[in-house]
Amino acid sequence: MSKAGQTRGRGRPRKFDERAVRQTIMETFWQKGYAATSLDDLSKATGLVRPSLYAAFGNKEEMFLRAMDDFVIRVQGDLNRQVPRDASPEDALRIIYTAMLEIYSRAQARGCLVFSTAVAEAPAHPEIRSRLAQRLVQTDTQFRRLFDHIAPDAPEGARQAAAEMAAAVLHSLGLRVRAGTEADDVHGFIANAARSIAAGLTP
Amino acid sequence: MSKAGQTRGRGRPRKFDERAVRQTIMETFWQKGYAATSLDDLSKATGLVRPSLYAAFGNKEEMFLRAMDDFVIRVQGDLNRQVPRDASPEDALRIIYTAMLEIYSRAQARGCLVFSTAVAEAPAHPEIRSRLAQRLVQTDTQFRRLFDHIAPDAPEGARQAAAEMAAAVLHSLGLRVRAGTEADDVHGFIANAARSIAAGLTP
DNA sequence: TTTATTTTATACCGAATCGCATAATAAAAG
DNA sequence: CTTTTATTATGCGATTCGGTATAAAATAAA
Repeated sequence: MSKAGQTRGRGRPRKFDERAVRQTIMETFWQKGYAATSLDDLSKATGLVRPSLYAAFGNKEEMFLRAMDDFVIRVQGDLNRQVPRDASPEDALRIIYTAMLEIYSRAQARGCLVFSTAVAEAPAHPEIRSRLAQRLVQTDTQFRRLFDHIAPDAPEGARQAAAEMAAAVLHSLGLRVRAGTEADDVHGFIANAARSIAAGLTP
Repeated sequence: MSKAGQTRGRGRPRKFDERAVRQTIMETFWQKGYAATSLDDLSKATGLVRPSLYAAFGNKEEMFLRAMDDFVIRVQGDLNRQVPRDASPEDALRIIYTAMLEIYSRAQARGCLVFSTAVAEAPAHPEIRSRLAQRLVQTDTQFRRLFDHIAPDAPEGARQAAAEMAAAVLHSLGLRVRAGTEADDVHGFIANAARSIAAGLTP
């Protein structure tokens, strides 16, 4: 606890940047999914030898759970940077979906790590399933708060329904991107969805 | 080609019912996903020894592609049996979603084999990715045809947008079920979605 | 019966799997 | 320097992976 922050520790110093390695682990899982990613894949991708990975991040499942967290943090960061506080519902949704499309489409169109790879492991891995479920309610809640803020005159039921629909569109967006849907079709989907959901808030 | 149909073939007769084995293969993949399912898992589940599986259904990827087809066929069968030709948009959607929820929730809440397990393999397996993409456009198209039929007075853009939204809700439904979302919450989601989408068709 | 054909069963292949035990290495603390 | 602590490197170990070669078994056709 001395000096606070960059505690250099006592033993041999690490040769790697933990943040960069976590990023690489996340990207690898994002691309191949949990089950199809081997520790050797992670070792090759990060340059760390397997025991180092294990010592620093625990076993495969713990690495994946961390990757889910890192993915969410990165998405939230990108979103907070782009979404204005005072847009119309339709504009806000279009901005959010466009930002998410940009993330989902990066490097090989991997879609969403949480909604499109973690979901496959849900039945066999309770921890992953629980994190996924938690993320689903968070997404609903975040859209609900957004609509509470920018469409406060809409009835409560309409705001809740719109929030769930907005989340559903996000789930579908990740799926469509990972399936390789044409960019034009995806943009059309986004535009239609933003308009439809916004219409339900301001009739 | 003699007698048509039950050609008994020439060599040693099979000990297994091909349809039942395909069903079991599909259920196993549905539960564990593609990558996490081993040929030994399939062998144990079906009672067939590995070389028999290989001779009858090809390699692992071919088995999974067949499972995707079998899953879709089963879903379409269940839906065609339940969806009336002359319901209102809201009723039709509620019936469809309720039927899909029943399928998705069967045996351990596995959600959708296509949208929730195949999607994870999309980047690494072009054939799976292509089948997934094909399934996505089919779903959009089927909802579009439904709305063309039961809401012919809605503008074309509204019917198309509603179809894409209806598909998105289906994607989200599978996700939520596989994540273990409470039954009451899922029912609320279905009711809200059916009402919202229908509202966009009859303003 | 003999031959042809198909399915089953056994056993094996090399490669890959996750995880860890052990030892060498590098720095700080005493 | 010596001791402590932490990280890296090597390598194994038991298992599992997808796939197949080979032989035994079971039936139809000739």
